[in-house]
Amino acid sequence: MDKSYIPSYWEPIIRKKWESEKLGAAEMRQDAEAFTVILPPPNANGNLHTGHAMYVYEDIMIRYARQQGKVALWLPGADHAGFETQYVYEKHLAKEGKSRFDFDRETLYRNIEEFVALKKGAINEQFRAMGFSLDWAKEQYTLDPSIVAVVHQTFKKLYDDGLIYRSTRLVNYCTKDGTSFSDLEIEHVEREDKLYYIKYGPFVLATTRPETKFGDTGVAVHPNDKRYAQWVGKEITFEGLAGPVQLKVVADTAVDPAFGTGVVKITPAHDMTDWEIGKRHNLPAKQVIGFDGKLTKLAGPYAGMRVKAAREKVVADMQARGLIDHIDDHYVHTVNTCYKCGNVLEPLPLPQWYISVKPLATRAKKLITSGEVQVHPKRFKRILTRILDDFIDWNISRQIVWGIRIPAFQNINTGEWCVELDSVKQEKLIASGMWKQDEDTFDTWFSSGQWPFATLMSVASAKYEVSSAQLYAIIANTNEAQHEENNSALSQAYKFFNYFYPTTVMETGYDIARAWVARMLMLGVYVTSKPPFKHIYLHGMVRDGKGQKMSKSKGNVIDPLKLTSQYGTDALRLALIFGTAAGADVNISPEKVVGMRNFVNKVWNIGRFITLMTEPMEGAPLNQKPADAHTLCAKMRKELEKLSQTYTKHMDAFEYAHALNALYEFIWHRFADVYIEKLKNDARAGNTRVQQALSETYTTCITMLAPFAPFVCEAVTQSFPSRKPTNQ
RNA sequence: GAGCUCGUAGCUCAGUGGUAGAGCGUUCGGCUUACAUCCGAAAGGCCGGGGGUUCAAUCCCCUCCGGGCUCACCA
Repeated sequence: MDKSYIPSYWEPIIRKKWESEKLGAAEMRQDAEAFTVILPPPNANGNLHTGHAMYVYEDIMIRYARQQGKVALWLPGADHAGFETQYVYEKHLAKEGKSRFDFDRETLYRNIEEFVALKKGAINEQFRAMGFSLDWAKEQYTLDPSIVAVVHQTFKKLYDDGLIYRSTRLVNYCTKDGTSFSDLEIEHVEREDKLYYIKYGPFVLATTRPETKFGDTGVAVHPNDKRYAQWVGKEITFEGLAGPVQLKVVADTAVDPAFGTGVVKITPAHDMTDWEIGKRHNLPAKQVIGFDGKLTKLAGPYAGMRVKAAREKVVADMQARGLIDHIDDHYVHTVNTCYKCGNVLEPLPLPQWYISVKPLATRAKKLITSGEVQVHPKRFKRILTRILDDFIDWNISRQIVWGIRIPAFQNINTGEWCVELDSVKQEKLIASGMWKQDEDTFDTWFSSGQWPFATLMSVASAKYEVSSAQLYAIIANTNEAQHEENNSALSQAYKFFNYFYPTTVMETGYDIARAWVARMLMLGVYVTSKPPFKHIYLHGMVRDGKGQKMSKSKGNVIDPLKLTSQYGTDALRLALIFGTAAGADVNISPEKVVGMRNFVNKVWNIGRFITLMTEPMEGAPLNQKPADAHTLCAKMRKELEKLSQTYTKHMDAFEYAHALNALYEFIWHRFADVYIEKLKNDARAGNTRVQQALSETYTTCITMLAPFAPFVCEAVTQSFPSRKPTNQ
């Protein structure tokens, strides 16, 4: 045995061993309880970053469950990450001087598919390097046909239940990326703009967007505002930049009389509030900004200009005519921007598919409040219930090609919609020339929101060779009695599904509690009538050694693989857990990893001593009285027993940092520093009772440490042929 | 504007209603046949300010100051 633990030597050997013995493979066993964790699927096009390393929590859970004799399934997968990936691909296209408009839909899709295929799987290698004991044979991908089938079924079910509706309303649309977003994907950015006080017929009113005036169909004031009471209900007419303007004056409580002059121009087609006000007062919506970000024909002389240029021109022209009262140059407000490209999002009227979230959210919330789904750490319980309370209807349409196309068809003549999943019937619809499939794809979160049950349905249907759609039908209309006695492949698959579902723990970062966890709860309980998971464990964000967010521009990004190649995977794994509070952000610095590397080495060297102590030694040192040694051994065993209880208590309560802390303290500062030091001479001198006590204590420690630092524990085990493996 | 969260040793952070802890760093002494990626010892904190509850508060409550995060349709 080497004097120090050499990760670069051991890790490849151990990884190979785990792979050949299929460590992660989980098969249904009726005599054992299942412990299921679904890996949050990384972007198929992505690379491992330090955030992914936090999934080490899941590996710890899984390895611990495995030690307890449970059937521990950790199911890997990848997400096609619709918009994210198409965005990256378009940037790649731009480098070649091309754009998405150079291709038809099918070609573009195929190209992106190939683009992703090049990278897909890279991250799996990196997960393996982290020692993650996933069940690789069961890996799923959001675009696998069996998953797509499930996603389609859910859309249909929602549609049939009246929970999907199509509605034209203002969506936040990125004219650069050419798609709308859900409310959760919007980035609110505070910035300073100009607030223009413009003369508008008899009024002066404040606006940040004079260029939208061509879409104005009304003017609003507060109902109690005496200054303008005489105007309410009347029509005003005046000469505008693009011809005569006729506007209705309405009274609406949405107007803040204290803001500006207390008068607001109403542009229903380009402002969320105005859209609502317009609906209340029957004001028509006139779209003056197109989906290309340019003004439409309705803008008269300004048609074809981009928003920003149009604004400048309009202001200049108004100034020339004396229509600008004054300008506030330092008006601070928030604008909605595209979270990806930073472009200001344009509220535009567009028909989209929406999910009526309320009934789903209400059910999901009950899971949390009733405690049927446990949230760790506790403070996230309130956060999740609030999230579910505040959910608004979810726009699931995206105007991109990279994703699951929405299986909805529209009659060209009547405008009527239908949802059809059967491919033969779909073809018939198309062939009739009367129906056209919606061009849009689903929001990525619509598919990943179904991940826990979709993956397990897919795995079960593949294993028993039934269609996932068939299995879906049974699960979605649960009728357990009917399938219990039956031995058909379908009911086998159904049993398999129910063995692993509901999954045990959903472990992920708190940053996606809203976008992902809440939606999984909603869709999971809606489809399966069961919660998708029994526990939610949310971990914090990984930051650099000073607590700063890692970013390329700051140059403080820490590549986890660099750390592992330098200090060993175990060291990184431990560094992510050690001395952290559950759910709190973790600062990772090379210094911390070094400290853990040293601990790993200590563990190795204790092992070395345990092997060497039985070898005869020349000039054996004096030993103490056997009785004293045995008293010490008894004391050590007692302490170990106490540690074992503490450890178990913490592990079962998801308090991994506490469990590790107790282990660290005992292994290093009690076992090594006190007991081995005091007993080493006796062991060396051949006291077999002492040797046995030390050896047993060590084995127990290694077993407890194995979920956290599996590599060194395995290495040490292999270097002791007599000791039982610890990673089963 | 609202919510959440943090403020503890030089740095990064754990922690508990009852005399303060870890890792790294620092100082001193040790190349002791498991380990110098080590061992032994030490220095270093009115646990952000103020008030309250309590026999007792770093921990509970209020308030202020200072960070961070998230949410929010004020034109």
